[in-house]
Parts: sequence; structure tokens; C-alpha cells
Amino acid sequence: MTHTLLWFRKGLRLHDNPALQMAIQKATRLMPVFVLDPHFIDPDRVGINRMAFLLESLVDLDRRLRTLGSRLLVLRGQPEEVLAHAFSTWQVGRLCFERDTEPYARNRDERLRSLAQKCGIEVVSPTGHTLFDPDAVLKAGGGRAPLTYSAFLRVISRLGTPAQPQPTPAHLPPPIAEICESPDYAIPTLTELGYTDLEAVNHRYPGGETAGLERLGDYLADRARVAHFAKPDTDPTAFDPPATTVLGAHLKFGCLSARTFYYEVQAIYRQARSHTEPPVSLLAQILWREFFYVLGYATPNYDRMAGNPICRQIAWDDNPAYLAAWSEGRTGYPWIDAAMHQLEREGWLHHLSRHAVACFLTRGDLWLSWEAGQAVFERLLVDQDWSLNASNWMWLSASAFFHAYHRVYSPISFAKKYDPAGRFVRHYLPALERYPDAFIYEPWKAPLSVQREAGCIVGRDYPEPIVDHTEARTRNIERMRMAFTADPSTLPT
DNA sequence: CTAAGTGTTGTAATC
DNA sequence: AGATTACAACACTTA
Ligand SMILES: Cc1cc2nc3c(=O)[nH]c(=O)nc-3n(C[C@H](O)[C@H](O)[C@H](O)COP(=O)(O)OP(=O)(O)OC[C@H]3O[C@@H](n4cnc5c(N)ncnc54)[C@H](O)[C@@H]3O)c2cc1C
Repeated sequence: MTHTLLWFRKGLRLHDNPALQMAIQKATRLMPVFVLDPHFIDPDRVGINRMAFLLESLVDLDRRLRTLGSRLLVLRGQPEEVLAHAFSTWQVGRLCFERDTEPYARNRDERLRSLAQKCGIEVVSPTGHTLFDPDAVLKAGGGRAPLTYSAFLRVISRLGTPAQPQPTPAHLPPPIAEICESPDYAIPTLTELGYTDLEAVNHRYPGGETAGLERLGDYLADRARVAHFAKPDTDPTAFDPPATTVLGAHLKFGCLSARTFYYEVQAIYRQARSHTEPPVSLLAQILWREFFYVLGYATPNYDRMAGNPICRQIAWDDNPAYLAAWSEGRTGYPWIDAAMHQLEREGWLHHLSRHAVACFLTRGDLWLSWEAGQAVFERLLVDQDWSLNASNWMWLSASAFFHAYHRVYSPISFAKKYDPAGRFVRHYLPALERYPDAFIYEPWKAPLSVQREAGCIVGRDYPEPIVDHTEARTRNIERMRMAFTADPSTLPT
């Protein structure tokens, strides 16, 4: 007779879930638990779209558990406290949870592990979130995380292919009788968690395993698009529908298994006459995720410049007015502002839009720290993912991985090649809706008569550009050059 | 050790 | 119109 507590954190799914598989091996009673940790429940730090996505994912998980004779039990409070209580009241003998390599999680899980062991509880914590065990990747790389993508691909090729996805169980052991129908463990509402503006929930694809698998199926149905997917050629201004999968949040919360994604794409490649290759292919995208997960695992202070051995040390400015203008989408550059409004409204941006706004904030125009941008993304992105967010911010700010700092995105010309008529800008910045195409990316250049005609006067109804891009770009490339020559001692050894 | 090859995704001017 | 080039010359990996 074994009472097993299965602790869901990420990995909010029943398909390909190693922790679940191990949990049911010996269990006579299975208690599937999610803990509402106050650390993650904070309307000031977690945007409403991501919280809504999480709650949808929990509702779906509960529904799926119930079809297998089980249910989700939501506990509220510090994980150590509420789980310690659960261990004793439910006579738990075994604790299973998916391994999480982020620093907060490693700390938390270490404490939980020793607590459980003190209570004589067996702890099982398999890898399930990534394609490979990050320790196995490190070992294959000689104990270091590769710093280039191609070196990373070589290293993982030594590991063979990722483990095959595990099937969804056909039935589950029930929880102990007293709590099967108890209303005490219900999934909360947004209001209960302190969110007030419920109208603002506007993410495009709902959360949950069911929705994630469905979205994957829908995207993969266009086999030619999958086979010929080339990331830099996808259109950042496409929004209805977006050009890429928008599966980031499902992958981050584990509603969708990375291995399932991997093998489903492989299946299409096998039937296609030809397909694209890394680094641009669709399969390559899930490998980028893997690459950055390993780096985040192996690198100290990964989400900061200070004390981060792979991050170039740069004397960024501190300018709260610029930062506010950027994060609130009022820089005076319509393409940048429209993207920031899309981020705020929907919690998602195309990869190249992320490039554009990140470059603008850091080395391109405003010369502000990537950490400030990371914090804004962390709050607003539905697919916010600790390793990926930090990695990509370092990339765009030329702090690590990427060094061709004279390649600066233009906030005027870049989006024009995709969307000369400015559909994207008009959609996300309705104030500019009636501008003629010729001025949609540079409204300040429109003659006053045109501005009046369009019903939007620059400086009154829409801001003047906060910096002159051409000047800022020249100056910042020079500053970059100095940062690159100034301090070679900060480079990794 | 040195040296050559390589690197997801820029822009603007030019032919 | 699509490819080529200047811009200015970097870091990491591997031979
Ligand atoms: C400044 C900046 C911050 C970012 N922050 C995040 C973040 O917090 N969370 C996040 O998931 N992605 C982040 N990205 C990476 C990338 O932009 C998104 O993963 C992608 O745009 C999400 O859209 P999608 O799911 O349609 O991507 P697709 O192109 O459909 O890719 C499928 C999946 O592959 C993975 N992937 C794709 N591109 C990358 C990449 N560059 N790095 C790592 N994994 C990748 C993601 O899991 C993604 O969902 C960031 C990029 C930048 C430039």
C-alpha cells in the first residue's frame, strides 16, 4: 500500500510525463497536487495573460485527471509548509515531481527533498521538461555547456535521439477517499488571485494540454510549411494568424512535451521530399530551447550581467523615462510601439519583433540594460521562460553569443519589407490608422495637413520619436566598439 | 600554440 | 529585381 504525492509544477500534462509514469508504478493512492506558491502569484510580476493561461492549464489538467478517475488538488501557500502538512495528513510514502533546473526551483526542490527524506518519504524526480537530461549534455560536452549552437548540435549528436514520448496512462489510482470530492482544493479564479481587469485577458491560444496538442496538430497540418520552415523568413508582422507555432507557453508550462513536438516534426520530415535544416528549421527551434536550457543550468548568475561569466560587461545607461516610454509603447517609432502594444495585449511577440524591440532598448537606440528589458518581458510574456528570456536578451544586446554589433535593426525600414502598408501598426496603434502608407512608419515626417487629415497630430496624439535613430545608432556602435575593446578580462576563460 | 573557418535572422547603396 | 558590397572587423571552435 503506497500513497504517492505527484507534485505538478511545470509538466502540466498527462502525455509523455515521466514523473507521472513513475508515480503510478507503485501507487495504491495517487494525490496529484499543484501548489499556488506566493512566489509566482503576484499581479505586479506576472501579467494577467500568463496567469490566465496557467489557470486554463490547471482546469484542463483537472478535467483530464477526472476522466481517468482522479482529480487535481490545489494547495495554497509556501510549498514547504503545505506539502509538509499534506505528507502527514495523507500518509504519503512517495513523492514524485519533474526535475526543474531553474535556480529558484533547484533551491525549493532541495529543501523539499530533505524535508521528505526526514519524513521517510521516497523522492523521485526524473527529467521531463527538456529533450535530454541537462547533466548528460554537460557530460557529453566535457563538463562545459557549449557557447555556440553548432558546437551544441555536435555535442547532442553524441547522445543519440531523445527518449521516445511515453503514452498517456489509461487509468490512475484514485486519491484517498476523503479528498476525492472535497471542495477545499479547487482551482482559483483570477479575481481570487488579485487580478482585477478581467477584460484584459486576451492571449490568442488557450492554455492546457488539450489546447496545446490541438494547436500542434493544427500547425503541423500544413506539412509544406513545416518542411520548409525557415525562422528568419517568417513574417513578424503577421498576427491573424501569426507565422510561427505560438507554442512557447505550452512548452514552458509543459502542457506540451518537447519530445512530442520533436517527434511529430520528425514524422513530417520523413514524409517530405526535402526539409530545412538547423539553425532555421522548425525542429531546430526546439533545439535552441535545449541549447539555452543547458546554458542556464550551467552558468552562474545567468539572468544578470554582474557575476555572469559569459556576459559582456557593458556600462548601460540608467534612464527611467526612456524605459517607461519603451515598455509602454510610446517611443514615437510606430513599429516599436505597435509591437510593445501587442506584447502588452496578447502576451506574445514574433521572434523578430522581439529582436526589434530588444535591439532598440539596448545596443540599437536607448542604451539601456538588457536586464530591464528582461524584467518587462518576464511580466508580460505568456511564454516567459527563465533561460530563454535571459539567453535571448544577452544575444540581442550583444552581451553573449552574438557579436556583430554593427548590425542594428532599423525601427523604420525593418518592418516595411514585410508590411509596406503598415497593417500591423494600424491594428495595434489605432491612433495611426488613417495615416497614408508613406508615413505610417515615420509619422513625424508627414506634413501637418496630412497629420490633420489623418486625425492624429504628432506631439499631441502620438509622441515625437524619443531619439533620432540614425544618431543613436552611430553613437551606440561606437560605444559597443569601446565596450568590446575595454574589458577583455570579463570574457569567459 | 597559431590560424583559419564559421556564425539563425542588418542596412543602405549599388549594379 | 536580386545579388553584392561597405560598414568594421568580433568570439569561439577546431584543425
Ligand atoms: C529578447 C527575447 C526574449 C525572448 N524570451 C523568450 C521567453 O521568455 N520564452 C520563450 O519561449 N522564448 C523567448 N524568446 C525566443 C523566441 O522569440 C520565442 O520562443 C518564439 O518567438 C515563440 O514563438 P513561437 O512559439 O511561435 O516560436 P516557434 O518559432 O514556433 O518555435 C517553437 C518553439 O521553439 C522554441 N524556440 C524558438 N525560438 C527560440 C529561441 N530563439 N530561443 C529559445 N527557444 C526558442 C520555443 O520553445 C518555441 O515555442 C525570446 C526571444 C527574444 C529575442
